Amino acid sequence: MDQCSPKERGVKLVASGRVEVRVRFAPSPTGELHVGGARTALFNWLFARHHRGKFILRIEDTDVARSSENFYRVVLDSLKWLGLDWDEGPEKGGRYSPYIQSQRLHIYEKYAHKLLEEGKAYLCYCTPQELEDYKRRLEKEEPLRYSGKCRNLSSEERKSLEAEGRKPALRFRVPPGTVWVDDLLRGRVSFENRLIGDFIILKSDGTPTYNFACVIDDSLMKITHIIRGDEHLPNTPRQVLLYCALDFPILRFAHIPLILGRDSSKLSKRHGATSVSYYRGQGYLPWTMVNYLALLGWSTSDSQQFFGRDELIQKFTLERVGKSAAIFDPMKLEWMNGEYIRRMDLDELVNLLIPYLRRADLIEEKMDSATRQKILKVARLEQERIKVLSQIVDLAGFFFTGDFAYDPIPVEKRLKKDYVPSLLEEMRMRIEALSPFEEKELEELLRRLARDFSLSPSEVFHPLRVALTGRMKGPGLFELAGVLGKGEVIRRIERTLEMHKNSL
RNA sequence: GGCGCUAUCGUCUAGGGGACCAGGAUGGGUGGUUCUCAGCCAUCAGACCGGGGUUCGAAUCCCCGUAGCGCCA
Repeated sequence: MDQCSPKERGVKLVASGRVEVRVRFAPSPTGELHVGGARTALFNWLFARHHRGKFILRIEDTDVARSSENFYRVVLDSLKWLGLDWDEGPEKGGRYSPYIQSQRLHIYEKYAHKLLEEGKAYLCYCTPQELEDYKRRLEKEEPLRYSGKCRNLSSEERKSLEAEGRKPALRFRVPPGTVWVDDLLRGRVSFENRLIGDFIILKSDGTPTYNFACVIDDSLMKITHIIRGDEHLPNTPRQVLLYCALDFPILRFAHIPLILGRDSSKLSKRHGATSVSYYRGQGYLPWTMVNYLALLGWSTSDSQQFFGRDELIQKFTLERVGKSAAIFDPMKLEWMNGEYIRRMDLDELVNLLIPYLRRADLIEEKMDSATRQKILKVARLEQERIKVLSQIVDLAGFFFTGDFAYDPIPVEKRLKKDYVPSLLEEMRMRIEALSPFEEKELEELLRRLARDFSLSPSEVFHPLRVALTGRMKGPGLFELAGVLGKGEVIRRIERTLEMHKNSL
C-alpha cells in the first residue's frame, strides 16, 4: 500500500457518516448550459436534496479567453429555469465564497507555493513548442507524457533559462507508485503513476489548471461527493495525487455516464439543438426537461417514467445510476412534453401560450378578457395535440387571423371539386339562418345538407374544414367553428368561394 | 500511441445464476373509435457484441477478443 493510501484516507470520510452531504456543480461559462451539463447538475442537485445536504454552484472561469459574462448569465438562468436552486454560490454567497474561480487566484497561488517549497512541485521552463516537438519524437509505443526535463534543474540552470526570458510553469512532481480511485459507480480503478507524467498545476501566466483549482476548491469548500461526467475519470488520479500532496482528505467520486448525440459521440454543438435555452425557447416545460434528463442514466426498478418533484428527490439514489453512456433522444423528450402539457391545468397552459401567440403577432400586446377567453377555448381544443408550446402558432394560428395561408394539398384534394361551390353557397345561406349558432345545431345542419346534396357527411365536413382553417388536420370541426363564431365562419366561407371563382 | 470506461430491442432502460421462449417506455407497423389530426384502445415486429471458461444451470460471474466512447496534447 502506498504512503498516500486512498483507502486509508477515504475511510475517515465514510466513517463519519453524520457529515452533511455537500456537492457542487462547476460549469465553465464558455457556452450555454447544454443538456449534458444540466444532467450533471441535476444528479448533484437530486443527491443533495435526497440527503438534505447542500448543493453548491461554482463557476470555473479560469480560461479567461473563452469565458464570458454573457454565458455566465445564460448558465445561471438555465439552472434557475430548471428549478435547480443552489444553496451556496454566485448571487447567493456562502461561507466559502467567493465561488468564482477567477476571484480565487490568490488561493491557488498560495497552495502552489506551498507545494513548490516542499519540493512536491517544480518550475518548468519548457515552451509549448518544445513540448510539442518532444511529443512528436516519442516512440510509437510510448505513452504521451512529460519527459521530466526540468525535474532536477540546478539554480544556475534556472537562472540561465530565466535570462532567456522564459516564464516558468509549475509542475507537480508525480511520485512513484500506484493511485486508485474508489468510484461509487465503478468500484476501484487503478492507475500507474509512471504513466501519468508530471503535470502542470500553474500555467506560466499564473492561472491554475483544471485539476489543481478543482482539488483546492472542492477541499476548501468542504465538498463531500464529486458527481461529474465520465470524461473526468482519467483526470481523477492526478487529483488524488494532489489531495495527498496537499494533505487534504480524498473525496468520494461518482463518475456518471456521458450523454451522447445521435451518432453516439459526445454531445456537442454539431449535434444541433443541445442547449437548455434552446429547448426552453421552443416551449419545453422545465419539468419535462428534468424528468427526461433524470431518466438518462438513472431508472427505478419498475422503469417508472413520470415523477413529481418530491417523488424524484425521494427515489433518486446513486446506486441506481447506470454505467453506460446514453444517447439523447429528442423524440422521447417531445413525447414527454406532450404528456405534461396534456396533464396541465388549462389556465396555466393559456399563460404559457400567450407569449408565443404574441411573438407571432396573433394577439395584441394588451389583452382584453374576450381574447383571453378565446385563447382558453383554443387551448382546450389543442391541448391534446400540442407537444411543444411554440407549435401553437402553426397549429392554431388560424383561430386568430382570417388571413391565413391555405395549404395547397388540401385545397387540391378537398376544395377543387365540382360540387363544392354550390355546396358552400347553400351552406352559407343556411348557416346565416342558423339560430342558435351552437355545435349541435351546426352538426345537424351539415348532416342535413349532406343528405340534401346526396353527399356523405365527410364530403361536406372536409371542404368546410379547409375553408375555415386552410388545412386538413385540426380539432373537431364543430368545436372549432364554435370558437370562430357565426360571423367569422360565414366570412371564411365567402373568402373560399371568392378564391374558387378566381382560380376556376 | 498509451491509459481508462462501457457493451440487453433503432433509442432510454428493467434484469444482479434458475421465476426470462428477456419486462416497461419511446419510436415504427396494423386494426378499432372519429369529420381529419391528435388522443385513446387493441395488436404485431424488434435486443442479451463474439469466443472461451466457472456451474447441474449464465443476459447475469471470470478471462480473452472486438467495438464504441473518453482522457492525455
